[in-house]
Amino acid sequence: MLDPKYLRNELEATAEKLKKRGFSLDTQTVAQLEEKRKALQVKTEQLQNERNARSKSIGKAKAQGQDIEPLLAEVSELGGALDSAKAELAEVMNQWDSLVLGIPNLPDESVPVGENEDDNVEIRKWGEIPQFDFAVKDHVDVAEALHRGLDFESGVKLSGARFVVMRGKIARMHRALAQFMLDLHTEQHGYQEAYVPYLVNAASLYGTGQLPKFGEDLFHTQPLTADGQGMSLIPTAEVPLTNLARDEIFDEELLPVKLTAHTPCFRSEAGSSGRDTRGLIRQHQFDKVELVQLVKPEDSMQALEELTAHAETVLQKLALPYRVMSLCTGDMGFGAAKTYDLEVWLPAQNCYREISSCSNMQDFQARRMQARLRRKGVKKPELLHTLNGSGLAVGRTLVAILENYQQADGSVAIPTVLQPYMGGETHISLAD
RNA sequence: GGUGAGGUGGCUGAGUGGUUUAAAGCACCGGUCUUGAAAACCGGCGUACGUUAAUAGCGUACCCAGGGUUCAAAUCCCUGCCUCACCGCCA
Repeated sequence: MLDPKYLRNELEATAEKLKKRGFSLDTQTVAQLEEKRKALQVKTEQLQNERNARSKSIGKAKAQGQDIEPLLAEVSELGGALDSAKAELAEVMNQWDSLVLGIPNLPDESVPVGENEDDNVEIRKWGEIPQFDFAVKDHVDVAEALHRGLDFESGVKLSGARFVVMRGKIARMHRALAQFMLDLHTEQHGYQEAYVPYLVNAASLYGTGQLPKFGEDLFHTQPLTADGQGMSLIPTAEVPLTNLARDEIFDEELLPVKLTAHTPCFRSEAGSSGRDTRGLIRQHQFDKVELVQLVKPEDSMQALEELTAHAETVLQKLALPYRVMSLCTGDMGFGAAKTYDLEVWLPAQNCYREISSCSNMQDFQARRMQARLRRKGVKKPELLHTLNGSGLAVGRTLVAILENYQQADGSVAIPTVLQPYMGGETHISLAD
């Protein structure tokens, strides 16, 4: 959520910035709504004030044994006016809330302006693209040959399209990857490991911005009711991890808070039917190791660089070639002020594919969540900044290894750093 | 799932319809005193929103949440959530 004060006072400037990301703000509606809001709120609070004062005087009069009948009638009338003013105000506030909650974050100055993913800017590249002297297979075929390590048919049987069953060494490598990532981030990057719920309430989803706009991307356990009783499967651990800060005030010396968690993620993939139907790239359920940071506002841009580097380290240790893209204004997610995507090289697709997305949300989520910090000697708490990134998507990392580490004989080499997690073995071979 | 007891400020805890602002204590901050500290004493001490140049004043709201009754609700009524204890079931 944007700062309502900033929105009001800098309406045109806000609209200009939002235009960069392809969002057109109806400034006239905003201005009109705001004018109504102001008049109604002032009026309502005045009436309230008057009623409180008079009710109090009734109490006094009664205590002194005076006749209160005429006073009662007067205040009763006032109550009617107050009720209707309240109702009007509530209506306007509802409109305002649904408008403001639907406005995306403002892009940072450093974000390249563009319309879609074609306008994203490559920041750097790492690693050598492997050359193969045999016909490369994609990860589906590689795993199929290895004792049906990826069993999509069973996934369909058990659940439906976009579900998979992993078996044997492939399943173990999937597990090993998550362990490796968690160990790296906790032991070397200073993150605290967390185990979190996979089902969250509506308030959490509002906090990180999935609601009210993107409910259809989620799996819900029951219809979401207005009072927020229904629970939903998390689309990313960003939701539970970041919401740990909801309604909290952190002393400044406690920041930054750095959290990581390995969780499954559930996405309905509404609107992406037909895309990436083959293989592990786009599943309804996938595992991810998530990185979240809560930082002081002045530190968040530097923190984004660091968090991105933490995710990159995973790829580097696995020796997987990748590039870092700065997402353009038109391609960024709803709450992000700036986003770097990491894209890993997939030989079979002969291109780079997203494997991590690292974003600085600035105070966008913090404002929705009332996640704040208190500085030494300053009375008023201020909103902190939140960041999150994948470190990394486990399924897609598995894809990258199967494809980049495939051998002519059909086996797959195990990256050195993963070998301790796989009983010291060096290959997954056909003989296994 | 059953029965019972509860949810009040950072913490403890009083408060069953009005009588100045939710009593009091602890913690915390500032001051007096002191060589310094402690103690004692004095004062301060929530959050959000609005108004505003203002993190100054003033106003409104908030005693788990949402409704209701009333001129007036922490207090009465309804619904939900959560916590604790015991019982049942269970990985």
